[in-house]
Amino acid sequence: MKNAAQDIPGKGNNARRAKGTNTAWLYEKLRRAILSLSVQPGENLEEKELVERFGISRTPVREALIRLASDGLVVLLPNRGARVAAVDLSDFPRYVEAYDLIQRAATRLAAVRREEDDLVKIKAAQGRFEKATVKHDPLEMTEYNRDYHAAIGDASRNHYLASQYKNLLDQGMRILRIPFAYDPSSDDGLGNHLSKIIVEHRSITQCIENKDAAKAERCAHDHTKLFQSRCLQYLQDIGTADVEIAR
Amino acid sequence: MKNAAQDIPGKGNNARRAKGTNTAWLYEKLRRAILSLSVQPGENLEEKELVERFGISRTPVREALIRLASDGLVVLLPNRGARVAAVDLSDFPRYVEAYDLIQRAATRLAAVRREEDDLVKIKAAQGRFEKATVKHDPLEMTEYNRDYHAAIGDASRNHYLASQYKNLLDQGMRILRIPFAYDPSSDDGLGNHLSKIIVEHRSITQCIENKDAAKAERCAHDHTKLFQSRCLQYLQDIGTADVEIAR
DNA sequence: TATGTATACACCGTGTACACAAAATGGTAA
DNA sequence: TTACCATTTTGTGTACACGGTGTATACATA
Repeated sequence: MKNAAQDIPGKGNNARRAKGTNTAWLYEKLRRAILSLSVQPGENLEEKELVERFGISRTPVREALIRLASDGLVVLLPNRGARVAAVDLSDFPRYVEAYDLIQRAATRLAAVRREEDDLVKIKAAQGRFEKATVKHDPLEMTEYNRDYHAAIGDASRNHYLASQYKNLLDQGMRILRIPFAYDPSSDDGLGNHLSKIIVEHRSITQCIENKDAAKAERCAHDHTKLFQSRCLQYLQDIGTADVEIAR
Repeated sequence: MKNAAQDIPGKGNNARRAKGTNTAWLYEKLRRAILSLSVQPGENLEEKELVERFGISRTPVREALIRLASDGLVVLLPNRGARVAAVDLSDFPRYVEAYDLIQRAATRLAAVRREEDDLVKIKAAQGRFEKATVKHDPLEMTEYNRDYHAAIGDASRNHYLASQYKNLLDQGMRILRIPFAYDPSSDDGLGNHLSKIIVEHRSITQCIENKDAAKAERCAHDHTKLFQSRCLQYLQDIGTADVEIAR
């Protein structure tokens, strides 16, 4: 309970950064640490420890924590500091419900409104994801999968939708590592699963390129179902359907 | 350009508040001021002025501004302070697009999952809204309309959806005042419009009470269209379709 | 001489660090 | 268990430094 942020990489660049960049810098650093699960859900984040670890003062630390709290990645307890938001698998069904809704809408609209440069970005992220699957790196897979769908969100050219989509993608990154890291010994191994994801990504990209809105939405929905079933399979296999990850 | 926050009510209670409440207090105060348009979109918010007006130090002021920025109500410019987010009517169509999506989903799910206490809250907000229409108070109407729909969001029992819905409702409050305050001399006066809203609210509530999901979604969609057409009518009448409200 | 443009400087507001105050925590003793 | 105190940690106030902006002055040009 006291070893907060033990695994967050140190400041890396010890040099003092330009004025006005400290808060944003720490925000990014902590955000990545949380989303990559290198700090555990529920872990305590003490201001003093963050100050010492990153060599900046308490003001930017507090401000970064407030921004993370607005994203739902951190919970602030009055007079009792901050902790990394817990991953509550009991509302996983509700998460999927919301995610499916937004993903279908965003993907459909991307097919309607995408421009050439949207397509370039989508394909670039798709390529990075596929490379990560070859390396079997769960962290990169999760990250580039997120980037791929975020690029589709941008292509919808509706920033209200896109920002909600990105928010859900972020919230989900910590769950997404399950299907990306879990290798069941059962019939349907990890490699098989990753192939399915790649095939579906290619289909979705193709629909967007062809401006086939209806099919894009169907593919997006199928993609959600694949994610959902994979997670449920994992939960079934480990036999504890209603625990939280890490406390 | 220098009279930032001229219209925000003073600190009201001059007594020093308990430790840990200042940021939240100022956040609420500024949020209401922004949503009620008593500070204009685009207006500059200087830390020094807020400090003097509200009698608290810069730290909680800065922290409140960061929270408001996360809600999209304030824009932070690096090294150049904060200003109230502009209301850009040029992406009104995109706003309605996202709003319709979420409202339909939330209202449908509320019809599926509502419990007795949800219904009580929904009806209470509905009643307050109707009372506000009698008084013809645009501020209260906007506020209670928001509360009514937020209660439906809670009844959907999906907190991802509910928080996104509330966020959109907030963003929209500054636009919503148009249909609530604008009284066209044309065929369809304000009173008539308000009656329509009340009728639609009652329909929606009835659908939720009856657990008629399909009809609830249809009514929610109709409700969005009413809002949309009213705003477009206003923009048409004033004859300037692509300006921002107050710079 | 009048006007337009570039540069230096002072002012002002924000970003950061730090000090103090209040609240919570943990431990000890009654 | 309860009350109390010491320690720790957060919330707030404030000083200082850096960066941006506006203004004044010098220079170039017509």
